[in-house]
Amino acid sequence: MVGEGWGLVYRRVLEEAARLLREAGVEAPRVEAPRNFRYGEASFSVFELARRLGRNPAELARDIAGRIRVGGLISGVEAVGGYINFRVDWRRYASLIVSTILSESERYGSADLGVGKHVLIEHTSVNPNKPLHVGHARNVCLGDTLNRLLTFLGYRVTVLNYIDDSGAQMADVVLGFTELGYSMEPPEGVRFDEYCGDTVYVKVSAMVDEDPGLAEKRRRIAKAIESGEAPYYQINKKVVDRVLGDQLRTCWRIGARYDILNMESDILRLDLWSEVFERLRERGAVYLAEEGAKKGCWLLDLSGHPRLSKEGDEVLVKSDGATTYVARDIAYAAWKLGGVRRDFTYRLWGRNPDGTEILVTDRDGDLRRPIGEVDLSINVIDVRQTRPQEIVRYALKLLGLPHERYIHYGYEVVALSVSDAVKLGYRPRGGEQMVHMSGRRGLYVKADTLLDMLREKAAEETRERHPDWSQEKVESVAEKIAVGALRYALVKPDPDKLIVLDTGEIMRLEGNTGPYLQYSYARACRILEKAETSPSWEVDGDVGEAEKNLLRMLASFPDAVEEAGRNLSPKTLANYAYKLASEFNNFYERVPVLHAPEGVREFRLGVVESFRIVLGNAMRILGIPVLEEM
RNA sequence: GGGCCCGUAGCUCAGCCUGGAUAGAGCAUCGGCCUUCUAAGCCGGGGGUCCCGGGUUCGAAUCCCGGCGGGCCCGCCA
Repeated sequence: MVGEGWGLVYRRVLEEAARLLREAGVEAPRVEAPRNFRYGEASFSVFELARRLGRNPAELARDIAGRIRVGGLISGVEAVGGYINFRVDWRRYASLIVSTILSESERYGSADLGVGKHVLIEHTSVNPNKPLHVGHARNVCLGDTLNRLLTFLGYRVTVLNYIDDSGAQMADVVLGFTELGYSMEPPEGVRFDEYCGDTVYVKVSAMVDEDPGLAEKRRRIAKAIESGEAPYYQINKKVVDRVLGDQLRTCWRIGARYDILNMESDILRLDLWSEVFERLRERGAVYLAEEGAKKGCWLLDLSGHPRLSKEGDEVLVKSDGATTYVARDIAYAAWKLGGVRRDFTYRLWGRNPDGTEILVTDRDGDLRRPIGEVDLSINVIDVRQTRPQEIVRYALKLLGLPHERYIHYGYEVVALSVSDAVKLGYRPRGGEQMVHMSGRRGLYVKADTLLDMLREKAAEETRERHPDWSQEKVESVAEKIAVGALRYALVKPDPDKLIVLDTGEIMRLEGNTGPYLQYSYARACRILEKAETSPSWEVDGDVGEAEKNLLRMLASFPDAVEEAGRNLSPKTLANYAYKLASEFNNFYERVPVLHAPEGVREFRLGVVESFRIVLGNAMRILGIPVLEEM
């Protein structure tokens, strides 16, 4: 559990109320925050107890409340219906909240939940033949937010990005470059990943679909790439390197960072599979089909699985001896959990914007980086991979590995609104509510395109508000607003819910959006900047309702972070941040700070500074850039 | 046919894990607030069979079962 002294001011109120109840004879009382704070700061429901005792709830509540002697932070107790409600001494409570936040500052809300634990997070994992679209951006934002969240909670996090540098989708573009006359140089001003994905991949895919001869050529090229045959292998390598470099520029723009790039070709070359396969055979988890449609294949026995068994056993080794995708994924997953003896060698690929190293697997590399014991391995992959991921997890169980640590973090895809799809050349059939993105068909909105649109919109607004700002300042602020808007929009919805992207709708910069958080932060900064005295936690006079509402939110931040961490739920934190900012804006409208009388002013500055700290901490976890003015 | 997910205000969603006191936001709409710290803001009005039907419970949007509607997945592809 969370340790002592980490800003658990709020929980102290609940604990004190619980102690008072125990002293009044209630065993193990469950004290909670009331839904509505007009009932006080802590509340105990007696219904269950009343039933056990066969007593009238309202009467029992009055009885217990009558036996309670208040003290400490608790200043009042009251029975209302079947509830016992506790009020706090607001002057002490408010002072405690502000002093805690001011002293813990950027660590406020953190906890030792993850100290000594190691987590792998794999995200992004986009085929290196195209630029990132908005669906990929959802993956990046979720993965990177989990990284930031778990890091804040004390976990050691290693971020992986799996690069499928072989396979048919690579063969498509290599075919374009080698046989169909596409130049390796994009037109002036076009990024290589965009050229590769928007032009070469889409056009070649269409041609291959029409021409069986080309399909055959592509198959040969795919084989050539895998076996290292010139010139296909070299050309492919070059394409992968350049596209990957461009893709990571987009990821960095969004605010993500990586530790290790795992190349599919290196996973194959290291042959993790043979080691895992042997172990599966020893354990009787696989068998060779002697007859039927899958004769000659090695199958994973799924008969022991309650759901997967209904769909038949899974092919791991094809009759021609080649492994399937699921087989390779099982081997890779086993590596993540430390279940294989072999390990990769790496070389330095480059550095993240924060200066940390990014390693890439390389059979000729001289770096070793054993992953060691991991407590959790999180794979951010869209929901269409649910079944294969379940199979991988089950295979880990059959291998005797701690499969419960292997988490498929599934999320729904981002689809296009019909009107956006039409703009991209889609012909509507009529009646559909949305259109799925497709790289092959060129039906997608690039992450960078959307960010550029958002930046343009934000720049327009910013110029209007600040005619005196330089072009550079406007651009820099607009870019941060764009990133904030995108990250918030992709992380706030429940991962189980499909996002229908509408470029008209997502351009909104007001209401429940990322820029709302940024704006609230900037407002607080302006007050603090103009203040001529220092913030204080000494309360002078009464604490008003608007202040109480804000202070409550500030006090509950550690709980919000803990809940988000426990449930791997970034959206919990996004919702918290919105409510917090909302309470601040309400406070801002009705509580004067700089114009408040001396003494009162200093405490209110303390509240504003606390807000700035807490919202800043929340925004950093969400990867939403903070702005001191906008 | 089987499996997974979703269904809450006109639209987009939060709340569901861990049942509790009048079901909350944003957008849209109508009305109000800039001579006081940034109006990308704030306040107020209207708007709800929480998909339907059972069950559990003192109490169900929340838990269980069964329907209905929508999305996805079920290849010797990756």
